[in-house]
This record gives sequence, C-alpha cells and structure tokens, in this order.
Amino acid sequence: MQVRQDKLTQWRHEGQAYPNHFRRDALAGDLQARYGDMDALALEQEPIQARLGGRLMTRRVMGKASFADIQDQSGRIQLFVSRDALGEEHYARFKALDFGDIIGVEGTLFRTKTGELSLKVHSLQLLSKALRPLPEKWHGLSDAETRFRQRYVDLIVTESARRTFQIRAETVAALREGLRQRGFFEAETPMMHAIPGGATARPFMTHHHALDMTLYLRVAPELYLKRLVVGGIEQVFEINRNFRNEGISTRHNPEFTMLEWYEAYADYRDAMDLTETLIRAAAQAALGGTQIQYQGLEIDLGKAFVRMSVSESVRAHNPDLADADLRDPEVLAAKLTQLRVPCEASWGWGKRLIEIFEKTVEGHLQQPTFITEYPLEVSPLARRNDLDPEVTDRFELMIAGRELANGFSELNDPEDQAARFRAQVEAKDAGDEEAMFYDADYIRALEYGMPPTAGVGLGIDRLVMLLADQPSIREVILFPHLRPE
RNA sequence: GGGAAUGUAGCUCAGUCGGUAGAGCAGCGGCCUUUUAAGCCGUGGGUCGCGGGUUCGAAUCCCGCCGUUCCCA
Repeated sequence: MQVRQDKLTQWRHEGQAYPNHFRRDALAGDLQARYGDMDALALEQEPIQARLGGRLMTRRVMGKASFADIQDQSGRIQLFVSRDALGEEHYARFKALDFGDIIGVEGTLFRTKTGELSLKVHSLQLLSKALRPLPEKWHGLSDAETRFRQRYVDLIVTESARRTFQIRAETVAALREGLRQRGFFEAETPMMHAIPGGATARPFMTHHHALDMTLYLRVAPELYLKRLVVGGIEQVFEINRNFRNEGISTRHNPEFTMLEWYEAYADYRDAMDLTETLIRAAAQAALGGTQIQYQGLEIDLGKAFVRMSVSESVRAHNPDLADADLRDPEVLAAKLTQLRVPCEASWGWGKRLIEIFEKTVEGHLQQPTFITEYPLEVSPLARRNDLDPEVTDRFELMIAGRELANGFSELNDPEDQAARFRAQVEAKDAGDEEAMFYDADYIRALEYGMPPTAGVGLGIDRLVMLLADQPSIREVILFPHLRPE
C-alpha cells in the first residue's frame, strides 16, 4: 500500500491524479455480445473502435507487449497493450499500474491467436488509483465477514455475488411491473410509527427530540396500506423495509424487505392466484424459467401450487391425531409436550395447533404449498371464515420448508377488529412482547367503511434466497447487519 | 440465550510434541512482443483477534473478552 501511495504522489506531481474528462462509448459485455461471433478477418476489414473505462483485474506482461483484463459493470474484456502502439513512456506507465486501478482505454477490436476478442489499445490513462490491493485473483474473497463488511470488495471480485444482486433487482422489478400492469398504485407509507402495528413482532424504539416522544420503526406497513384502501386507493402496494427487534439468523435480518399489496373486491383465494402468478413471473424474469434448484432440491414453480388447510396438513404429518383432537387444548398440550415444545397455559387451541404445525409440518413443505384456514387466535387482522368462525380466510405460502408469503381476506368489520385489538392488548399486558397495540385511528378508518379486500405480504429477501439459490439471508442483502468492527 | 467451529502476511491457507513464524498469489528489482492462474531469476513483508495465566520458553496449553460462521431456542 505504501508503494501505491508513492505512485499516487508521483501522479499528483505529474498532473491531474483524478481526471474527470474521460468518456466511454462502449461496455465490455456489450462488445462481447455484439462482436463475439465476428471472425478475425472481418474485424480486420471493418475495424471497430471503442473507448472503455474499467478496473484493471489481471495483467500478463511479456516484455514489450502485454495482455490485461479490465472489468466494468457489464463484464470483462481483454486488452492488448504494446510498446509499439503506446510508445516507450506510456508503456512504462502501463507497467507501473496496479491491479484494481481504474483506467480509460481507447483501441480497436481484434482477435488474438487463440481467438479471444480483445482490444488493441492505442491510448490509455489512469483515472483513479487503487491504493488498497484487491484479494487474490484465483481464490477471491472467501472470508464471509469481510465479504459482508466490505461488500464493495466482494462485488469487485465475486462474480456470484454480482449475479445474486442482479437476480434481486430483476425479481423486484418483475413484481413491481406485474402489479403496475394490473392497475396497482405504488405507495410509500410511514417507516416511523407512533403505534406500531400490522404484525405480531417486537419493534425497535427510537425517540423524537423536538416532539419528545417515543416512535417505533415499523414492523409492517399493513395498517397504513389498508387506510389507503379506505381512502379509495383500491389496489395498492408497497415494496419497502420492515424492522423487527428479534434474533438474527440465516433467515432473519433486523431490517428486511417486504412487498405488501391490497386489492378491493377480492378474497384470499384471488390473492393466492395472484401470489402464484407474480412469483412465477419473477422467476421467469430473473432466471428465464420456473424450474429451479434450491440447495440441491428441485422446485417446480410452474405447476399449480398445492392448497391445503392447516388442519389437513397437521393430520397428514401426525397420524396419531384425530380431527376432533385438533380443537382439543388438552390433547394438543400433550402433543406439544411429546414434541418437547413448552406449552403456555394462556395459549388457546389455535396457538397450540400452529406450534405443532411449525414443528412437524412446515419444514417438510418443499414444493410450493398454500396452507389455509389459520386459527383466529393467531390471525388478529384476518376475516373470519363464514362456515367456521374459529378460523380465518387466510393462507401462508410455503416453499423449501419456509414461509414465503402470508395473505388473507381483510377484516373490515370495525367492531370485530376492535375486539381483536383488545385481545392483543391483554396478551401484551400479560407479557407478550410481540403482541399488538390498540390502534384507535385504524378502527376509526374502518368505521368509514373498507370495501371487501384481500391482502398479501411477500418476503422479498426470502424469495430472492430461493431464486438465487442462497442458503443465508446475508447473501441477498447488500449490507447485512453485523456488529461494529 | 445455549452449543459447535473459527480468527496466523494485502488475499487463500499450512504451522507436528511447547523450542528463532512458513507457502502460493499479490508487492518490489530484473528477463521476456499472442498471454489468459503466463513463465523464469532475485527479494522485502507479521500486534499469530485482544487481555491475563502456566512455563526457562506460548501461534501452540489454561482462563476471560471480542468478532465471525453454522446448528438449536
């Protein structure tokens, strides 16, 4: 690094060390795509000139001529640099460059003896000095901590990381486009809530100095988006961050990205249809197909997703339980004890059943499966089922053993909603950190009348993990949370 | 929160039984006009995560702390 520092000082003395006048007219990847098929003779007869900017990644100096690779956002291309073409002084300067330096080159495309499309460089200049050395070219950067802390280095040297974030960008774009095409309106609702709501989760707290009040980072945008439905924005969505003050793991980051959408005059079955369609379209856009591999597992997003109720799925994986047992708190408690899950006395049959579901079913649902009819107890914002008021018109989508989306027919009865909030407040008073607050303004909004509506929340990070075949959420978040160095 | 693994040169990694800290790549000085992990000759580079302890002597053994990774809650 000291040597590079000295070189920079030298450059400063010789003139402009960080010039800003260079303009490129081509990208490496575009040249490869456009002229990759042109043979040597054709390139000679019809010379293609190009100006490229990029980072010097490799160099092979063979005396008076050299090869080098530069990388830009589109990819790489090989340069052929010779003393004859540049002159003694400029060639010496080229040899004094370091890996990682950002240079501008101008030259003519040609094909080498081995047939590689390359740029014969006529002129070359240093645009920005790399004072720190890049990781080794062969092994790259493998230390996960450095990859996440110094993502900028990771992105320079790790092709697979660039690909993952490309998939992420394509996925988000496809979801946004799919909703916009269907007439949905994109909204941005508050990230800072006086009353956090919309999910059962522990919030982060912060303080507003001028107002001298506690504010919470949102755990979900749900209640604000539904206020917009009341306001007449009948198809609305938001793609943005949520914050949950809970454990960190390969599947949880304190801030994560969620897509939520709401559609009036639709129910949870319509919502399942759209969920399925959007995920399929996202896979198609990001990967070019719906047949995917996740950690060695073949997953088919092209086939119709299976739909089954919580009860059906629990029965299927627990043959020792009869239908009637699923509503019997005592039997469920015994089952939990058998599964070595501590069962709290305050839990009703619904909460107990869901614990059994999570322990015995969830992990087995590899292929896309909608699980429906969640107990009312664990669904404080979902509409009651008309035939069975103890369950709700709700679903969760499971793929590769994980929850990917959650949706339901929205509860638009303000009196029922007020009662559900009161039950949540009771749970909170009893010590449940994740229970919801009573949101009086939300009840007031519902009292103006919300049309029958369905809504869905889809975890973007988890979808990207699936599509990019990544085992950890940290691989799909550019700057995952780490403790300070 | 519990358990396991891990931290050594810029990067990727060795380091045996406790006895002067190593390799490859990168760097630096040379040679080399079609290479692609280019090659050949020469050469510099360390807070062994941090703090304590045991010992004549600690990268190595013990204790504590910090970071990271994975598993579990």
